[in-house]
Amino acid sequence: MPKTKEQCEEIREKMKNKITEGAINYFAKNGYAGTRISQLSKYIGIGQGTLYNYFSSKEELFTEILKKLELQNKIGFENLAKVQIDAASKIKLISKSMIEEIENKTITAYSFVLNIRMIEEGTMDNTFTTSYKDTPTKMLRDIILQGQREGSVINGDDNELADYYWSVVHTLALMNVNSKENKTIELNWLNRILLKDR
Amino acid sequence: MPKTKEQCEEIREKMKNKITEGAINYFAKNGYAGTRISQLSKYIGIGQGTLYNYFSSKEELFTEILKKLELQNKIGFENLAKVQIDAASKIKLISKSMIEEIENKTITAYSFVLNIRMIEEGTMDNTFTTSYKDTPTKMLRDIILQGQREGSVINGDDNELADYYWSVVHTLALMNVNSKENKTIELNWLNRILLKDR
Amino acid sequence: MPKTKEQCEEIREKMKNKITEGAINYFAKNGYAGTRISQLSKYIGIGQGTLYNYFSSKEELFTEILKKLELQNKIGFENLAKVQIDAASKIKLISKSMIEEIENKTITAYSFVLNIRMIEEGTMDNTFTTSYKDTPTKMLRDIILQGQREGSVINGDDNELADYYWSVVHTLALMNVNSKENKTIELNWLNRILLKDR
Amino acid sequence: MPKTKEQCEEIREKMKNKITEGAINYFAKNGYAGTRISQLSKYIGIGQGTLYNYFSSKEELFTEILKKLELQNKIGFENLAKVQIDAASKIKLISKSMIEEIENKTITAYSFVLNIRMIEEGTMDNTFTTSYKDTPTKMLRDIILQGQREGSVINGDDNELADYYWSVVHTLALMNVNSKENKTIELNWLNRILLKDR
DNA sequence: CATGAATGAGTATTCATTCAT
DNA sequence: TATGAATGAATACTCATTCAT
Repeated sequence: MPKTKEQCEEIREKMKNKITEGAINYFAKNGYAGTRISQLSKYIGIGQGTLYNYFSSKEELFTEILKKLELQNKIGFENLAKVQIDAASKIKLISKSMIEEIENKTITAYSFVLNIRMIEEGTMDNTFTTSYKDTPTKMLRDIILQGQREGSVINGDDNELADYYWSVVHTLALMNVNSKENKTIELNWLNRILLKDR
Repeated sequence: MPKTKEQCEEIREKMKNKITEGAINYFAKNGYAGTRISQLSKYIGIGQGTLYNYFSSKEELFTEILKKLELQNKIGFENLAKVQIDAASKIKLISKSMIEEIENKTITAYSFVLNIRMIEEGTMDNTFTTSYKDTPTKMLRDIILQGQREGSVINGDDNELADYYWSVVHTLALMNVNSKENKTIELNWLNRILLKDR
Repeated sequence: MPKTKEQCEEIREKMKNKITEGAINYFAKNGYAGTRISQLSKYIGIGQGTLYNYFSSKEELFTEILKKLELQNKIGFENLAKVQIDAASKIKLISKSMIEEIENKTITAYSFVLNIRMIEEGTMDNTFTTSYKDTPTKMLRDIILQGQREGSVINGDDNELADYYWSVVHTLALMNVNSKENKTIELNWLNRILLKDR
Repeated sequence: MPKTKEQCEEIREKMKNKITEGAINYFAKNGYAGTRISQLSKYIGIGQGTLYNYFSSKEELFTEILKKLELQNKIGFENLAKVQIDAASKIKLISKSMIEEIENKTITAYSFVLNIRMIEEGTMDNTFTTSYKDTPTKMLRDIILQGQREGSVINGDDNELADYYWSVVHTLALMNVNSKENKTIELNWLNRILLKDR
């Protein structure tokens, strides 16, 4: 009895997710150049060939991952942007959320690390890198401007400040995700990147 | 006219430096796994074989580079440690110096980037990584403790704060060294990582 | 309503034929080494697994095809051998029939192409190749000898002449079967391979 | 002491020829799909990597070979075209030359076989196939027309006759090059493809 | 010493075959 | 029985290292 089309679709979808999630972790840990397909597939728990049933090459897999992460980020941040509170609270909310992601080594944390890697691996066309950073940066810029009006955020170009903040978050992710110890990051430190004391 | 031993030594030394400097840049840009010996030697402007007259393997070259950078760092910071001024001034001095290095994309800036890469590429035995970070971190810890006594530095574990500060410096290096635009980093932002407002 | 044994047999037989016929075309077009099971099964319009319900391996499928074609050829030619007419007429009959097969791209035409491929792909044990060529060659040899006695066929070793004739037929098949344009082959040209002018 | 540029060029030229010649034989024997790079390089007597220092892929190697053969053919035939003799003599000259090539299994003979393979392997863009056949076919067409005026060549479309003649030559090459026995091909048989008896 | 061509162990990718549904 | 997803052995290709010149 042949499998129905729906069953096949479902199986494929499931496997694709399994691969993507495993690959995000693995790439984040080892980088693009440092990732061996043989190791990656063992890590995911599938045969090497299986991987190629879903992605035509190592590079395509990597690219798809970045696309997926970008999408996730977009969705996560759009919700936050709508809330109607003062900038300082928003920043505290974001920082808290970021630290949680990092400490729990969620997929978002891995995505930060991957993002750093993208900056480094200049070879790959970084269309995704930039677009990837777009949503969070834009959103944060607006909050920074709001905060500067409200007097809670330090002076400086909103764009550069936003970049700076995200850089720090990304690095924190990098430092934690790849180390075995679980460093605690003090929420206050991260807040102070943007917020004035008191 | 056979060359004297000294001349030979000098020539060797010169070539070795040429290789090392080129390799620092290249490794910083491409990481260890992402660096191909063929590309690297072309980048330096020598034959592949030549490289192996000076270093017995890719890994040895990398290791030597890290040693060299560590040494440089040690020397730079030891001098600073002896100065007899208040912690806030020391921190401002360090921050200023770091930003200069980064903006001028000096070898030190590259060393920061390389250091991040070391953290990522967990494969390599990180004896050097840790020892490399040692001197600056230790020195900064002392300054932080001094600053906390003096009331100029924010509260928190000295070790973690030092780590945090260096993380940010490293990130700034990463963001600048590998990008074509020359972002200006505001000195004040970096100081605020450790120093209280006012 | 369970199917009767006969019905089952019939269904199996039908599917087996479907596979064999498709495979003859596909192998003729792409050769043994150039044929991918995945492509072949898509071409036939079945699942990959289905193929393995009928043939235990790619090689077995290929072998079965050769057997089948040999059989067909044998039958076709045995009838011709019995007819009681002069050699020239027989040759003209054969040539006409061959050209028809080729121009209509029948299964026999494909079998010619497959046969050429067999000669090329020296890897496979050629028990079948030789036995496959046997019947037509033997039959033609007899006709050639008859024709040489009758004065209608050119001089030369009967074996080699027969080989030569079949070679030409095979090539004509190759040239036509795999090209989109439909070249007309002049009957006279083929006859002249063996027959003297007038 | 570095090698001079000329030495390098020479070495590379030599090796490229070695590879190309070996590959022509091997591809002719085994076809494109049937050729394993590992086997081919062993057959040539070089490392696998060496091959990739000269050709970027299996396909490029194959393509380059076809180009090379086309060139050779062009040169060989252009000379013949200029001779001022009757068509029958020209055809006899060509046939004699072809049979010699085939019996001695020269590179030209292999090129015929490769050409057949090209026709078969329809996947590959056959720009070369057609251009490859061009020169000989054109030249022969002129001779055929001349011969038909002179009354020595059989009737029929010059283009199709030329194609037919080359088909037979190609087949003869195929039959001989890949078999161990050295079949003798009677010159007369080949001449009769085009020439009337007497 | 400097070079870059040659090498083969290692890595990415393909494909005949298996197997759960 | 039919299916196509999963597999890993086989294959194409890469790259650190060697070595003749």
